[in-house]
Amino acid sequence: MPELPEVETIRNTLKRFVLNRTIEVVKVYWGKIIKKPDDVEHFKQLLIGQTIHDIKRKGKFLLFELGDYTLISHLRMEGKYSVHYKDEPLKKHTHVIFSFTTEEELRYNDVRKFGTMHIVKKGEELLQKPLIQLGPDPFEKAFSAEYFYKKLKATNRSIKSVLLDQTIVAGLGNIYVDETLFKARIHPLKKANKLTKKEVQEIRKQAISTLEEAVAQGGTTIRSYVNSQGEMGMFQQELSVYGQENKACPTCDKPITKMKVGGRGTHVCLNCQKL
DNA sequence: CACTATGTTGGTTG
DNA sequence: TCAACCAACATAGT
Repeated sequence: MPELPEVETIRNTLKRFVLNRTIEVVKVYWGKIIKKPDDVEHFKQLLIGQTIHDIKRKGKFLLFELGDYTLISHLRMEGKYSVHYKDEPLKKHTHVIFSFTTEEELRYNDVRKFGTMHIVKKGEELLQKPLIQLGPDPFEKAFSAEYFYKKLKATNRSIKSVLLDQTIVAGLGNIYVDETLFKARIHPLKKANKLTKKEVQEIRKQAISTLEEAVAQGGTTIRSYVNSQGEMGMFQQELSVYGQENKACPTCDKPITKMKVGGRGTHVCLNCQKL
């Protein structure tokens, strides 16, 4: 489900309901979501008594900053957070509950159970899994034109697979890669090290502006994504190619083609994006 | 009913 | 080094 704009929207909508809440009870109904510590009881015990001081984001990861630890959460395809009164009935796929000292609790819901949670000591987030190999967030200074060009020069993989690689830049997924490459007029199978400096700069610029616009629209709802208040995103109205197979290209009116790149469904205007 | 696809990523294989 | 494939899991569409 969520890429950077959706995770950022979840962060923003969630913050006002969980900041300064203290965890009193933790329930885990699907233990495989908990990756660290490996013992689920230990996971619960570390969280009890901890207060949520802030929620940050890096790429597609949410970072719940607690007093002594950071809870690092990845939503993968279908993960969702929402806050409920404790007496509200659980939804079908609620797998983890963080119950506060107030009347409310934070619930993690995940139809496909792919999501992950790690607890790490505060200050050691970047030194270990799951963030250690993560590249810069596109909104960070570290994602500079020079950095990006250097990384692309160093590989002859297709540009689409490189943009999906979270160790290069963290936050783009299938929707925003297709949209970015369309706006930059680059074919997804183009080899990264064959791109000119100008083309690389254009890809970087379009990636950042597409993500910014999607954040402003509250993310993209194609199938099931909603923010932590159950609201849909609006960016799906702005999509040029993703999910637009056989529809007219907004630039040239030729039909959008769907193909397979790196095993992922890939949407492209073959007239505007030449190989 | 069978088969495919899905906003992710980690591991294996060749 | 990299592409291809599979795995995790549930659901919707053809």
